Amino acid sequence: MDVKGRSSSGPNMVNTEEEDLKRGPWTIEEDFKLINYISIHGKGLKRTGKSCRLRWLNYLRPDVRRGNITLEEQLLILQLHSRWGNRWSKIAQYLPGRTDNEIKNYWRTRVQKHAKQLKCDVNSKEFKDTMRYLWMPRLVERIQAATTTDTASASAATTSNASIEQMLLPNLSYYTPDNASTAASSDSIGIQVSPISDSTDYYNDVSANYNPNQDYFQANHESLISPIGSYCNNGDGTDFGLMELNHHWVGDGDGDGDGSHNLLNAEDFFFLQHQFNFNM
DNA sequence: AATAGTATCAACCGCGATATG
DNA sequence: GCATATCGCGGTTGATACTAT
Repeated sequence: MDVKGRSSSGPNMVNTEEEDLKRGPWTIEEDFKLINYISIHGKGLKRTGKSCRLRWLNYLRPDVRRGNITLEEQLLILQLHSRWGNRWSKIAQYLPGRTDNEIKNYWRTRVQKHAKQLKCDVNSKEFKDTMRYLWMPRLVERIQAATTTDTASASAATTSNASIEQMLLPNLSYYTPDNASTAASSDSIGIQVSPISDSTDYYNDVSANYNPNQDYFQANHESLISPIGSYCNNGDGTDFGLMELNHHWVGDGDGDGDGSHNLLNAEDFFFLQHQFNFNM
């Protein structure tokens, strides 16, 4: 819900995701209810309404999803952030059960961490290119691989590069908070698995100096890796491809081997390392 | 086993937008 | 039109867990 654009469903009513909230003056009946509640339960928690609300929204709500951010969710976050920037609540609308806080934390602790390790600013063109042309396609490959493995016996032949979009779009249509009639609106999204830049990209809008040359990445096969080798060199003779092999680049640290915490798993790492060396 | 360093995430804070009297 | 209350957002902080030495 966008509070700035609150819609009313009746007099003094505010439409929220879960319910209609009443606003305006308190009635005598409501006063009695409150008095009765306090007399039974006491003043209770000594928490502000704001704190209670936050606790409910971020933790107690029955539909809050917990656990690792999945590959599909990671891809969505990267996609949506590239379009909308730090509009966490808007991004969260497309990840059911995930809170804006959780997505924000994911971005800060995982994505920004990687940018830092690459000696890149998370808002730099270099890092965005790395995400767009490298990590996101790799995430798609991993999602595809996982899906292919899961469904190998049933539908191995149905999964191809061309079907990735189809694989994800049904999910997105579910994720989309707006109904189908708004699918073509400016707020609706279609997952973009192509490494080709989105012309409506948020960053293109806000970065006056960013004049993307999309043909560069299309025409130059090696350019898929070029952003890494050319941009994210930390300048001291080592490059990201050679760094942190025994640290958090490989494995997700939770011991389950799913790599769910990291943008790059071991496979990605050696892929990048190979490509980087190839381009040296 | 103890300590230091790092990662994670829930909670807090301040702000702007909006509703209401 | 103004003052006040409320809401929700995004940035930041602090407690805790985890890992390395």
